[in-house]
Order: sequence, then C-alpha cells, then structure tokens
Amino acid sequence: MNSFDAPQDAQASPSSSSTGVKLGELENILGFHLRLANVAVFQDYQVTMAGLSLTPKQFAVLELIETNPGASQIDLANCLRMDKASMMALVNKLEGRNAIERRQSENDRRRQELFVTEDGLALANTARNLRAAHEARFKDRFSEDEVAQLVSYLRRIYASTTTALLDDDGE
Amino acid sequence: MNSFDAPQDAQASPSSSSTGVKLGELENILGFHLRLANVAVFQDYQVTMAGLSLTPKQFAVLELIETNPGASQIDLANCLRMDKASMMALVNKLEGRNAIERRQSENDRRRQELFVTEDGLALANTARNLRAAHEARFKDRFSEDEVAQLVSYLRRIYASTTTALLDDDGE
DNA sequence: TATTGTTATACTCTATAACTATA
DNA sequence: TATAGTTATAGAGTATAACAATA
Repeated sequence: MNSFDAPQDAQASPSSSSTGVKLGELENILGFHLRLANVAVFQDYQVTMAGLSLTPKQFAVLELIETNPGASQIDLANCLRMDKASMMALVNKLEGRNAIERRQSENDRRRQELFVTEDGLALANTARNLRAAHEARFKDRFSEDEVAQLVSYLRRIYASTTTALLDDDGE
Repeated sequence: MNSFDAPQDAQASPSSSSTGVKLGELENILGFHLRLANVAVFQDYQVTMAGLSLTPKQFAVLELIETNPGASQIDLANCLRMDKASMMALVNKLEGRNAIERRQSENDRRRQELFVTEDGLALANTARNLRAAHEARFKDRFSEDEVAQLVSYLRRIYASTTTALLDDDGE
C-alpha cells in the first residue's frame, strides 16, 4: 500500500555530508534519521527562540500546566518521561522567573499543585507566537495530509513505550 | 494526495499519558512528537545494547570510521554536527577501549587519520547484531514502503540544515 | 592567516540516593 | 508502607576559549 508515493522525494541519497564522509550503513538506521531530524528542529527552535531562554522542555511544561491547572510535578514527569528530581529542577526554573507558582493541595498536603501565573501566560503567548514561525518553517515542507501521516508514523514509534523514564537520545 | 491513509492509525488520540494529563496544544507541535519518538528509540536502544557501553553516537562514529577509513575528527564532527572538542572526547573513549586508532597523516601532519582496529571491528559486529533486533522492533511496525516514506519525511526535515553545530534536542 | 588537534574549563541536564512530611 | 516533594551530589555530554603544530 501507498507504494505510489514512496520514492518521489528520494533527493539524491545524501551519501556525504558536505565533507566527503559516506554514511554507509547508518543510512538504514531509523534512529539515525530520527536524531538528525530532531537536531535540525532543535537548532531551528533555538535560533527562533533566542533571547526567550525557554527550552523546549520548559515550554512543554508551561503548556502542560496551562492545559492542566493544578497538575503535580510527578504528573508532568511521567508525562514527559522524566525523573521527578529532574522535573523539580525544571519547575524551579519556571517558578524562579515567576512563570508558574506552586500551591499546596488542600486534599493531599504532600502535593504541590502547579499553576501558570500572569507572567507565565504572557511568556507562553510570546513563546507561542515565536514558535509559530518555527513550526511553519517545517510544516511548510509538507501537505496537511503528509503532516498527519508523519505524526501518525511517529506515534507508531513511541506508542508502545510502556513505562521507562528518562532523557533524550541522550547521546 | 495520500489522504486515504492519513487518519487510519489515529489510535484514540493520546490526550493523556497514563496519568490524566492532557497534552493540549503540544499535540500540534512536530518537534514534540519527534522528541517522543526519539526518546522511545533511544530507550529501546539502551535496553538492547546494555552492557556494550556504546552510545548511539559512539556507534555512529565507529561505523563512520569503518566506512571511511582515514577520516579525520573534523570530518566526523561536521558529519554528525558536533563540536570538534566534543568529537575529541568521543574519539578518546573509542580509542581508550582500543576500538579505533589514530595515525598521523603523512600528507598533512596536522591530521590524525582514524582507523578501526581488530577489536573495534569485533565490537562493531557485536553491536550490529544486537542492534538488528532493536531496529526490527521498530521497523516491524511499518511496511517497507512506509519506512522509506518515513525516512524521506525525516530527510525533508533535516535536509536544509545548512551548517550549525551541536547537540540533540538538547532540552 | 587558517586549520587540526588538543587541553582545560564550565555549563546544562539528568539520574540516584537519602531525607521530610504526609498519606 | 507508599507517595510527593525536596535536597545534595555526581555523572555524562557538550560548548567555549586558548594554545601548539602545521599548512
């Protein structure tokens, strides 16, 4: 199925990378392409968001708290597959710039419920506006259907990720 | 085009992630899905390659040197978009376990040409064998044409990455 | 003057472990 | 006994900057 549109953007097989280095077997490793794509997006993100001092993960946490007011740190850590201590550091940074605030839960006094502040909302809006250009820069290379298909492929890759914790490609 | 197969694996929109956290706008960010996919692949890689102590990047460098005997550190750094000092550290690790060796170039005595040793070849073979299962675990979720299409999509994302340096998703 | 490799250094992100306070 | 948060710490990976040797 869909064999009709598979090879149409083969783009001259990138056997070298500006220098004369051949990729060889690396060409066949899904994770290799995935990582390069990730790097490309991350670099563009950094250039675009320069000055905002908001990493992709911080941005994600900010959005998650906005979408889920009162969420706990552990909720977020699980969602983003991070350690709770790592999330602590991340939340501290956002709190340090008054983007979010902690409020002790009344039902369970162990929990700190997280909320986006006025400043945080402004930051999120600024970030979203900047990010729009960044996002468009990549999505413009695809039709709407292609984006949907790419995302569905990516979901197929991370779908089964049962539990686990942790970092990024790490490397 | 290809609208026919776009939504077919929608998989119940992952609005939550085991906890009740809704992803919200994050759903529409390409980099978010890319990163989760990257994390999933990396985690599986780590579990699969446990004990080998060979990170994906070290593995990539080993393969690159095998494919390009005599390549220099700067060649590899450019290819993988890393800093030359970072590549130095990486090469040191591989040399430290006798997987590769440096030989001063006779034409240009500034250059250190890199070669895979016997031990390195054995390591690469072991790694390739282990990795095969890891790779299959993900590729099995796609038809051959789908893999080709996914890779072509990913290439479209990192294609234009002109120069730049650096890390991974960083985050 | 530019390039390759090198070293030293600092920074960021992450995890682990131990602790507290609640439950 | 388990959970949420916290703190301190250590490790890995990376970049920056300065320097040596060579081109």
